[in-house]
Amino acid sequence: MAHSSRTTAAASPRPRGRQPTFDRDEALETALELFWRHGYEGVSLADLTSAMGIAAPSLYHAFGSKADLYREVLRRYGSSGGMKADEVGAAASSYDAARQMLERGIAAVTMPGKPLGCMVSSGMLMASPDHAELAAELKALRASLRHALQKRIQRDIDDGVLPRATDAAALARLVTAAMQGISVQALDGAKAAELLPIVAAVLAAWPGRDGGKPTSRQTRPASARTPSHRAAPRAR
Amino acid sequence: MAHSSRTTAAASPRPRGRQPTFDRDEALETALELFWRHGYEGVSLADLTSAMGIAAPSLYHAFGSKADLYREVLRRYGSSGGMKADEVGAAASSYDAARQMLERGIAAVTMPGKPLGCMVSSGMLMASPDHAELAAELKALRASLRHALQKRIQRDIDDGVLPRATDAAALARLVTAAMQGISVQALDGAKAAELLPIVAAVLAAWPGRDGGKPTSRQTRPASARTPSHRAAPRAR
DNA sequence: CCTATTGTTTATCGATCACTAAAAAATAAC
DNA sequence: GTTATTTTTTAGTGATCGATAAACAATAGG
Repeated sequence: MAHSSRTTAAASPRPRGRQPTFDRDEALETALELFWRHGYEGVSLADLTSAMGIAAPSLYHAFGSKADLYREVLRRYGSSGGMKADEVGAAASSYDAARQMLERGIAAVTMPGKPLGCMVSSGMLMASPDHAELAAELKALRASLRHALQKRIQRDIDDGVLPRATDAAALARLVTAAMQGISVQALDGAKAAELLPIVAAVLAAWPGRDGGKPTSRQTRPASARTPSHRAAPRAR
Repeated sequence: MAHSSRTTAAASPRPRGRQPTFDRDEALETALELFWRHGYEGVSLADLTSAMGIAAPSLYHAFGSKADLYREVLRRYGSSGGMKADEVGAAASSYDAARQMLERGIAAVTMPGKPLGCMVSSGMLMASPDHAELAAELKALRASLRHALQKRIQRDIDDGVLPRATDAAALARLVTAAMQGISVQALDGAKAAELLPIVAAVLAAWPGRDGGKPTSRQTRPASARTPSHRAAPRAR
């Protein structure tokens, strides 16, 4: 870690030496766009420096290494529309957490003008052993999101919102797997409107309506009661 | 295409020149293992030749190029447990096609002794522009599987097995997205038993029971009626 | 001014990338 | 044995990989 951190706010009095000629945030945004679109192994340092308009030593001085740059890009990407772990925990219900994760996820992986897919859901799934450490960090990121949802579900179970027999781990896997599949479909060109029915189908599997105790507090959109791919029931 | 093809069967009378010192099938199997585990960009030619125990010119003589080798590996991978497009079309029902795709898919992405995940579902999702052509071929492979399922669903709709209002495209997307998410989860270490509940949840979304006309011909396992993550209904 | 500090430019580094030309080795046909 | 054919071995190709040493430029503090 050789470069100085500028994380402290409150109007720095001005650095000592020469002024940087490039905007660090813009450079990060450029790196984000490249890594997002082509993956870690699909982007070379020459790609990065030429897109940023800087030379290699400047990049290394500012970011440390390609892997460190990717890590910083990942943190920046965290605030790109997708749901974060703490937001999952703060959701009004596990159902809402799942719905938001999927709906906001679809919006995030199909944003016009941005690369398709999700950096986390589809990032570094297969990689050279040389980058195993970075791949493990992404894997941990995916696991943390899944665990956050699982914990939120478990809380609903403990609170009696969901049936005691609910399998929190399985339910969390269902939702995160759906999100990951949605990312792949987006990468393959699916539009948001084509992906939304997936949300309805997944949410329709949510327990609590049949065997659960209370159901009053929950807010279920009509789309979850009657998934768009399913015909309206004639009788029940 | 400089190398001779040995595709014709029926006991070749013996080739003319020097005998190959390595088994072509074994070499392909080795390449499969490497590409499957690390992806196209994660495997170098040095990795391949050293694992195969041959020199680079032998590899190029036998397979043409790295990309061509990958293509041949992909064809070989096709018969690795996962469901193929023609099998989807030949299924007894679209429901069975979906169930088989997911169940056999889970088995395929969690095979002991084999690399985790699915080469097609999780392969080349992000890649360098240099490999865009190969990535497009994989994308087309994913699309063909999805279209095969969509066509099978549409046939059930036309035959009156599924309700007229069924959205075949959305339903096919649901299943293939689930499969792709399952592949990611497997790559992240999920066991088959942890993934099976996803199948039940997806199949539970299958139309035909409520609004569809006939339901007698369909075979629904108990797991689809009561997904394992959902509590058994007390009343209905 | 001088010194210290910071970021730049220039010119690489050795390693690895996918790939190949050329010669040698091994076999079959004759 | 000679020739033709095929595959191997040897020894590389130029390009690109991620990363850096060293010198230069630009700023602030004294």
